[in-house]
Amino acid sequence: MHVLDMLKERGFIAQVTFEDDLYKALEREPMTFYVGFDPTADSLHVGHYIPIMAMAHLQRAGHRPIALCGGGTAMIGDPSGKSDMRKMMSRETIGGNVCGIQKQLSRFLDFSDGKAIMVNNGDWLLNLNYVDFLREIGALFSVNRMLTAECYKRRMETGLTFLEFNYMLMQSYDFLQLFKNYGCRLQVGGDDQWSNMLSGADLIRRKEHEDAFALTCKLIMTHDGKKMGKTEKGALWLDAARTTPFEFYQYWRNVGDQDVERFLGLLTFLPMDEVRRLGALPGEQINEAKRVLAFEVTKMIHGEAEAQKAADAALALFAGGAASQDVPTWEVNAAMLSEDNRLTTLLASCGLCTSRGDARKMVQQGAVLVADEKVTDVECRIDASQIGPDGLMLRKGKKNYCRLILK
RNA sequence: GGGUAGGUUCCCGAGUGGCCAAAGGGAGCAGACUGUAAAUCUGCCGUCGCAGACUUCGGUGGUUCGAAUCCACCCCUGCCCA
Repeated sequence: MHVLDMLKERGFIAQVTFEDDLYKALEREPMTFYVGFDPTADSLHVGHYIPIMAMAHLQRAGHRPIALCGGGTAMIGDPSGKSDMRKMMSRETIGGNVCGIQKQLSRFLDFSDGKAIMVNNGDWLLNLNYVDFLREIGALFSVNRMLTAECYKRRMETGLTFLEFNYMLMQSYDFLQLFKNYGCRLQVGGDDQWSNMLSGADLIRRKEHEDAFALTCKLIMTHDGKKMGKTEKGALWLDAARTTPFEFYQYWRNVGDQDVERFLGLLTFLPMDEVRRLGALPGEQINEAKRVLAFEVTKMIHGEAEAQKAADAALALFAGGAASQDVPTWEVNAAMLSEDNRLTTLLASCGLCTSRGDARKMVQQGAVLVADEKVTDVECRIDASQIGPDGLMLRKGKKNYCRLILK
């Protein structure tokens, strides 16, 4: 099966340039392609994961990925899809973020024997000479045409600085550099990057008179068009220190019925027959598909052992009710309890609630359970004797647990 | 640089001297119903909290018993003109 057909079947592809030519080019020989990642934080999040999966599929098909970290473009800030200008990041922050992201990327692709390449566009962008750049690259861009690009449309109303306006040139120049240095002919990215990617492919065609292609992946959305990957704590990160494997697992375990099949295709390597079978499970059985999705994705990001732990913890908490060892814990000692043993205080300090006030409200709303008993008394106190050898399970709502341990 | 419209709590967006911690919507959290789903209904939703207290409405000063609301200056943004 052709890689493009496979990517299509799994639901990756949003837009492609010169589709027929790209088909042939990919058949002819291994192609070098690249995906750019903006170091806006020191960790990747789920949004980045779709292009990463696309990269992995292409690599398995024998093509060579370049993972580009935007250490240079981050100095500008991509205006695509944003309604306001981003906060400018310091050079140090960007540098740190590049390190963090490169470390994560190295886990998802096979970098052995030059099968994949990691680059940072800061290496060539940061020392560009302004006038040289304008003459060599700027002359090939039509402002009139740029302004009609979808990614600038909204900004035409809310404002766009010259700094950000240049982002497209920077990204196009990246593509050109990678073409020259590595023979890279294809750029893959999120659909919000379409304009930037088109102009890069165009630049190569005009300057080098060679074929270059762009392929965008659908952005990860729920079926009703909402953005994915947001949790109460912010984005769903791929870094275990920011989003624990358990939280990560739970996120996928809880996706809507209508999204399961699509996510299985996009986020796992399961054969499509299996994906379709799971997605078609009727009624309550669809939960089986969600378990598979959650396990597979967690495994990919955090490893099989962590995925298993998360799955076990979830099973224990939701199905059996038995206290799991893998739930977050909070240690208290006798001295702390003698000082203040109010339940609201404990809820706030263990992180289940944001403050005592919040804890009071939660108790009042009937959201708090202590050892599976609903607590309605705001003044409830916890005695050391209630905390057994396995601790005392505190629960807020259906899905938030914390095991209190006496030390 | 000139003219003009604006800058309100996570977002959108009302509010134009006291009734404003600030309408409404969205997001989020929680309850009911469920299948750890969706939809629906209900509650919460500045901070801390028993009461109540404290800090917000671009910034700084001012008028006033009292300002998000009035005045001055400044900063920022859109639009039109150069």
